[in-house]
Amino acid sequence: MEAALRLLDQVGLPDLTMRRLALELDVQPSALYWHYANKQTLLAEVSNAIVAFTRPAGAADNWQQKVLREALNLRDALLAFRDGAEVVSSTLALGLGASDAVSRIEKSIALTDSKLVKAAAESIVFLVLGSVWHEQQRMQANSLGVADNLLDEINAPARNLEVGLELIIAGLNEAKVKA
Amino acid sequence: MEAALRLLDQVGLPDLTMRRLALELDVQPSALYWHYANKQTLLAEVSNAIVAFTRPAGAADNWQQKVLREALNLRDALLAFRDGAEVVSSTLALGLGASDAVSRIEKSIALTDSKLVKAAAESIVFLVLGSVWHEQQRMQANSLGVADNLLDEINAPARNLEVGLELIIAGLNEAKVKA
DNA sequence: ACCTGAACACCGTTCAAGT
DNA sequence: ACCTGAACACCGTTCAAGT
Repeated sequence: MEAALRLLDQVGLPDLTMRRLALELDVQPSALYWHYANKQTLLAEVSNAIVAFTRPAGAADNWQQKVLREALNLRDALLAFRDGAEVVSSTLALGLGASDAVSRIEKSIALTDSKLVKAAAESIVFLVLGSVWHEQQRMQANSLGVADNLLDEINAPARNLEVGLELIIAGLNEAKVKA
Repeated sequence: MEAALRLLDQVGLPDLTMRRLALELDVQPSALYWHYANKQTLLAEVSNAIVAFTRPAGAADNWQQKVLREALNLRDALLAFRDGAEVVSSTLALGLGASDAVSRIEKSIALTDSKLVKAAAESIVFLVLGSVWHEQQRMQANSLGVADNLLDEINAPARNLEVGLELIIAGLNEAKVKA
């Protein structure tokens, strides 16, 4: 798994193949199947490792600020590995892992309506994943010599994400007022 | 492209291969490369077709309601094709299409701050894509005989999505009050 | 303009057999 | 317990050549 995470960061998801990983480990491809049932299972563990890389959000003035920080720390963890967001998105969609990402956000929302909290946490994670996935693809495209667009748009994904997060948090805040 | 969309709905994304598509069209695989530069380009057009399937949201009492309806209509379009959300997610991430989804939502948000509107629309699309992707994988897993869980959880994705959307809309509403 | 034939350089996975 | 060897059943893509 550690070798897989390293290889992912070096060559990207499309080139992270079982055969190439075996080569890296000086082993036959078939040997990997003693340790993992299949590639998806391996990727699920890689995904969990990426999410676990999320740095803890220290103390905050209020839970609204803590939720925002927790989400941005998840963003940083995804950005720390090439194609991190795509790997975690797939794993989460398949229901094979990455659920720690949701539960961390969930815990930081200090409201009592547990269904609301769960839905909000899931929404926040989808938002972060979508934003970073988009951003990582764009980074790669630009590094491959595709003429980068207006300088104005370089930090756009980060700002857009923060706006989206703040909208959700503002919505939660109003729900709190109502209750 | 029409054949590809049909095949996607029949066999799912993992089995939508160029070779299988060629078989369906009674043609050699290489023939497809006269019409499309590569598989991604073809998938981008499939993705656009799925998004174009979104039914128009008629008149509404207010823009808040219209935004909600537009998002749920996008949801329905994605659900209308097997693995629809995954296909559109990838295409959008790669920046190869599906941008109509964002601009439709954008137009339905009747606020003047264009940066805010854009960020909100993008957030809503990420939310819908993440939710439906998750839901479609779960549908497939269940249909493959994986013991389906508590009946309570069957409609959970749909409700969670609506909650998330309402939080964003509530946030937008407050932004409007401030302005 | 559109397609075939043939090839290139790969994939994930299984499974008997080895140590 | 862990790995090799060999195979199975595939992939996406290119490109000369055909009509």
